[in-house]
Amino acid sequence: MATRGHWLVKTEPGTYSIDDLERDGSTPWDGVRNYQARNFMRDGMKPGDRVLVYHSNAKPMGVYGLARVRDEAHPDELQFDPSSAYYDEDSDRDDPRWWCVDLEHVETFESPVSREAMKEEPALADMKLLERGMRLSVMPVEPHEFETVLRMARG
DNA sequence: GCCAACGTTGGC
DNA sequence: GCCAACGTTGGC
Repeated sequence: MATRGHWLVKTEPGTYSIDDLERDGSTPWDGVRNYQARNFMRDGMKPGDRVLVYHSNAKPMGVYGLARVRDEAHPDELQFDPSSAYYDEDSDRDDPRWWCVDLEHVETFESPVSREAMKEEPALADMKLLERGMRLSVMPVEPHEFETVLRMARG
């Protein structure tokens, strides 16, 4: 049995928040238009993998909850929708450029684990999310970092 | 509001 | 193929 992956996704709560995910139950994590992030979703994420949900441009910034990967990656439908901001006229139905997974809500934390608190936590000193200039919106998380964030969320 | 860090685009 | 210009992300 392969070890499950651990991930983090960023979202701007004004666009789509953990509360939206809780309301929806699950959602395609679409609109991601970065090849590295796409590759993590398409090639890295497996059903059952757990995902930290991070709010950027929020007060406070931080991890607000937990989700789970529901399926293997599938083509992001928005790339075929001319009315979408994520429409990609160069993408071909037979060879789609953009892929996403569906994420399922697991838990909304009672109080978020703030970026500030994470930066003060020695166990998270090497966490990619906290690196300066890190813009990637889908990234792997080390298992011990993942568990540290969960422990912080649960006090 | 500012700006550093990147990714993408397009001229050459 | 190089690289300058531009646009976006996202922390501060």
